[in-house]
Amino acid sequence: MINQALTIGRLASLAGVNVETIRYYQRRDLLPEPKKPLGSVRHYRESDVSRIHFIKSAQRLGFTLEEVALLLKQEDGTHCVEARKIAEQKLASVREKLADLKSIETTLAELVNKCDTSGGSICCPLINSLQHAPDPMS
Amino acid sequence: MINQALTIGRLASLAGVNVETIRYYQRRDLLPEPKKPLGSVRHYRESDVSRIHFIKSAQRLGFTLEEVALLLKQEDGTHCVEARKIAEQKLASVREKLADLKSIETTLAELVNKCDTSGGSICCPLINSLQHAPDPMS
DNA sequence: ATAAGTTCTGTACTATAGTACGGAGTCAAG
DNA sequence: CTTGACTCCGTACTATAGTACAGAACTTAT
Repeated sequence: MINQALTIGRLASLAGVNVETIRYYQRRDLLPEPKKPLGSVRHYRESDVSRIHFIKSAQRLGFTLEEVALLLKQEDGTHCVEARKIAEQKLASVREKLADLKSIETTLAELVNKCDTSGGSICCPLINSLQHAPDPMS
Repeated sequence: MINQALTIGRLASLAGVNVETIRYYQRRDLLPEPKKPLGSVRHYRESDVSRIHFIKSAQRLGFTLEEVALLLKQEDGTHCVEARKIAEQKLASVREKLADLKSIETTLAELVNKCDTSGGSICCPLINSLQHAPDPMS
């Protein structure tokens, strides 16, 4: 090739994922599979790197690949209202998760602190509290 | 039975999980399996309800059952230092998740807002931004 | 030009977290 | 004292998100 073409392997290492993961995303229609020039290998675009990054970010926040697919499907620009709906739903769920995490953070911080100030001698109550504390999530 | 004994089915509905899930947690040593009185059925304690709630809370925050098991294993009270270490690790990871979520929340809120004020006509840029935005997680 | 490294394709396997099911035993209500 | 619901136990199946691998084709470095 003329100049370092973006093959699947290069795309994978640029995006920080496994080659097999890219193929998997293609099977799941999360990533377009470029046409294969007969008797050659596929070439990818820079934007595929961004897309993989986007997928990975969304996943880290607990969104499933199916949800990511929904969002990405709006890409053609003909479903603005739906795209906004999905974004709003995601915002709401992100805010829920934030609230949950904050309450857990408080609980954990308190317990670790209690443990610290007692020199470790009341660590067992730590575990106890975790088990008997009202569920901050339900 | 004398008075509404806590059988596995009742425990399940009290805790809001499937009976099979309880058996599964027992197999994974997340929940003790009470001895079975010969020729009868197992009886559970109130505290098992709390424990299931605890497991479910932890899971909702992205902790795996293996991590939950680690924490619960300290219950005997003889591993205070380890319990504290685990709690501190969890606190750190909770704080990371919090930061990630906050940055995503900002991004999403901005995008939805942009979309709102333009009456939906620039929703496609919403999707575009999501795809080309720097990954807030990496 | 030949060997080593990639890509391609399809299929199979893995881990996590359950869920479902069959058949036998047990309980509780009429 | 029987009938229907629940429990027990083991095994098998499901979904999600990949990973691994075999064998052939293609590319690249020497």
